[in-house]
Amino acid sequence: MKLLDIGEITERSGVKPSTLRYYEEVGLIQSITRHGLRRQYEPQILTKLSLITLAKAGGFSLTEIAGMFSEKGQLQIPREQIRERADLIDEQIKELTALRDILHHVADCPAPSHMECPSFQRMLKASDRRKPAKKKPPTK
Amino acid sequence: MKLLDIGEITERSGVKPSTLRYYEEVGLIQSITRHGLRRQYEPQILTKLSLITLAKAGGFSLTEIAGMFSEKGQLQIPREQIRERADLIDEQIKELTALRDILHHVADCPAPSHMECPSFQRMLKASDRRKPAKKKPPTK
DNA sequence: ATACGACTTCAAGTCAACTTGAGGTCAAGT
DNA sequence: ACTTGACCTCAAGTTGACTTGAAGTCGTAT
Repeated sequence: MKLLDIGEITERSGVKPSTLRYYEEVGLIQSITRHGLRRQYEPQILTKLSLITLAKAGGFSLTEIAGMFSEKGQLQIPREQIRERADLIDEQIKELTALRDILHHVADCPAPSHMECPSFQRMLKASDRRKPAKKKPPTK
Repeated sequence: MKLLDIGEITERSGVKPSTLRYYEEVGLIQSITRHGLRRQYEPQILTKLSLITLAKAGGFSLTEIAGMFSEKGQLQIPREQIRERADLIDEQIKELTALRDILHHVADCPAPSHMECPSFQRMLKASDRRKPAKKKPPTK
């Protein structure tokens, strides 16, 4: 199976050499051998990089992403964790959807002051329900 | 109209005092006055903080968020920009959806090696179409 | 044989977004 | 009058994810 050198990986994945080296340094990917000094990669690394890029776009940290791969480089997460992550992403999708809807509203609503527009307020409130606990009970 | 002091803002918004001070430092929010040393805020700041929190969750930088507010603290973005932002968010939602679907697949597909599973590959390819341009045309 | 260009290492730098710590101030309760 | 607790300032530190720069090494084309 033919190997690809770092330049080719960069070209085909859009990930810079410096970034690839950094990913290797932190143990996220490995180069399989060297040609002279040049790192050589197995073609599968491209799949892995797609996955990494995608997960980053989803707001996962490199550490979290690293945790999604087993030693052999396979995706290997206990099912339970996968569900958790999927739920997290759903959460995020909802937030983004709320934000988008708010923007649309702002674009279309001719009210001079959105801050006081009731439907604007309503949308914001709806997005607030995932907040840290408030301490004050309605005491008194 | 009664003012809220920083502790109350923290309690009701979930945003830490240090963060509020930081936001003020970078010009994202303002405290309206002081009670002794204590910052006092107008209640509307809570709406603004909701919006900030939401936008942050949407991956916007503080600088970008600051750009969404006019001097008076109102949301004020040219319609064209709003559409752009909304499209950006849609983009992100698509990415997240792809990621979630991949995770679901991984959770359900009993194949030993996802990396080679064709439907896994297909999903990844689908998420790749937003990549930087490749230089190599099929020359030769 | 040599020059070229694409890589290499390693340390240091950068950026955003906060957080922490030391030392200080203030108003309200006892 | 004094203590307390919640705030204050300001500088420095932290984290994550890279990037940059200087100095060096190779394989390949000429």
